[in-house]
Amino acid sequence: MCAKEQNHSPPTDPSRAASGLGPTSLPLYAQVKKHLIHRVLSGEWKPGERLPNEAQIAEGYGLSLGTIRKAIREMVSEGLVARWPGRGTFVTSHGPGGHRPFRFNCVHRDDGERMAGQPTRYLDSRHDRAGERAAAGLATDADDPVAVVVRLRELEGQPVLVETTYLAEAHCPGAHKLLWEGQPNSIYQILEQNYGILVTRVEEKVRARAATENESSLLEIPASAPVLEVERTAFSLSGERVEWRTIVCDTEQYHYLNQQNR
Amino acid sequence: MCAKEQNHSPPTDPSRAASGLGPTSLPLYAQVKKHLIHRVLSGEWKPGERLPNEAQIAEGYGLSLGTIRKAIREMVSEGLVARWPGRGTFVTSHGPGGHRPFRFNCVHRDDGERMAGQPTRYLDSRHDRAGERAAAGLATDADDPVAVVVRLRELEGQPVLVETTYLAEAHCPGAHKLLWEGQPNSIYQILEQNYGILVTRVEEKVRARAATENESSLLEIPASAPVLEVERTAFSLSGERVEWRTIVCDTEQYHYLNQQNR
DNA sequence: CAGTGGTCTAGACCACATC
DNA sequence: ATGTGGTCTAGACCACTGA
Repeated sequence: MCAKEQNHSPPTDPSRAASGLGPTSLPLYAQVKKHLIHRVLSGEWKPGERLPNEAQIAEGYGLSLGTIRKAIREMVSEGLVARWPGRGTFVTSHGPGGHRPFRFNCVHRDDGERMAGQPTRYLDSRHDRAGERAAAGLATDADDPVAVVVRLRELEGQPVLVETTYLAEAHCPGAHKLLWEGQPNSIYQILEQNYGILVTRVEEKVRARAATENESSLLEIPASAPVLEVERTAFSLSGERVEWRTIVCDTEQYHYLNQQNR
Repeated sequence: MCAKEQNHSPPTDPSRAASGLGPTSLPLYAQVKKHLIHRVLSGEWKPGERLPNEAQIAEGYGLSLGTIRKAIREMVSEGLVARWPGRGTFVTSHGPGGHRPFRFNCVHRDDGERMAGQPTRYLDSRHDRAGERAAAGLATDADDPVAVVVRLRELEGQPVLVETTYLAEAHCPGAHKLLWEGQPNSIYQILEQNYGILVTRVEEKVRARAATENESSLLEIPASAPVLEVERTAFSLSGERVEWRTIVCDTEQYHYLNQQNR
């Protein structure tokens, strides 16, 4: 007789431990993972906060430790939580105290220095319609309202990146004003703290093209010089397209770094 | 009394199961992984071949199943082996029957089609000195001998990529001749089959620059048009820099795709 | 010191692939 | 039918963290 009244039971296939059913259903650890993600999304544990320890979670679900460990291990590998032996398991945050801030920034200076956390100059932050490209990236309509934010990122006084970010108003109402007022270094931190949106995955398409007039003046490079353009679509934990941004970069002294081992 | 005579014991900390020692040493699963990698490198199981099943490996090391599973799981996540339930565990291969061939190719057509396995036209394959850039990528000397291979990759009759590959003679003697004669689609397959080198990790630096005269004529684009240049360093399983290549691409209809969730 | 996650064991049953 | 990896359990001990 264990205390099992206020359990958080997995969403599907609730009975199983004793009965031999559940042939077509997900493995238990996957159900637990799904449910834990749901609990993170619901705000039960906010970014930066600690989850209960494994034993407590295991008891809560009436499952074995190993099963819970496997669920959490997958969440770790997906960057959703981070764990430290002796301390606990924490919801990932893009915020100041967060684990691996700016982890999606691939632009590096040729000496290896990464573009992360450097000062950011806000050039514009307005309300607008999405337009064709952003609409395609966000999988919405070209006439849908978005916040458009244009920023210049600098390293040691030199302009390096022009970032133009589109945030769907549907997900982040009023973001253009919030961003203009706060001028934060990390947009994802704002999405976390003000809208409860966790960015956990991005998809980037990289191309080469000639710089526009505006870009060449901002980046202090010759007119029509070749620049790298990164189109990033950011996905929230629940899989929605939350942000589309273009990153334009002169690659005379910088490059886009990608390391693969899978 | 178990049969433990002809065991493959882990390289360090050989006694442990019964004695309580081994405080500063690697976890057992890490030792097993290291040793299994050593056995793959030694050619005990060649690319495409099947490893013994978990129980046999576990018995061989005198360890528990779970420990071996964890070791192999890490090897899977590093792309070194692949496993299928009911079939077994196989050493990864870039060859024709291999698991995820061309998995390092990030260039996609804008409609999503990936550059993988398409016909390749060999333009040159010669013996030469490395030169400064390749030497930096291979971490050797500019005067060291290399095989230089220049290839044009096409999709549906249209030229898409110019690939220039540098292979250190020290690792792959005579490669330029071998490649010219075989003109294979995948260089990594040749490295596997002829030199026993497994490419398991690559590092790519992406830049934008103007096309050279030669490139613009090969790719049938205007002179000095902006092109994407990918510099790839390929690492062998043992961590050596085996190949350095540049991939030059017109990104009018193609892009370099990178998906991240960590 | 108590609490955390990390490692490891020795079993059990299952779905799946192959013959 | 046999063999494979995948899941799951119920314990044990360890190293590390923080108060």
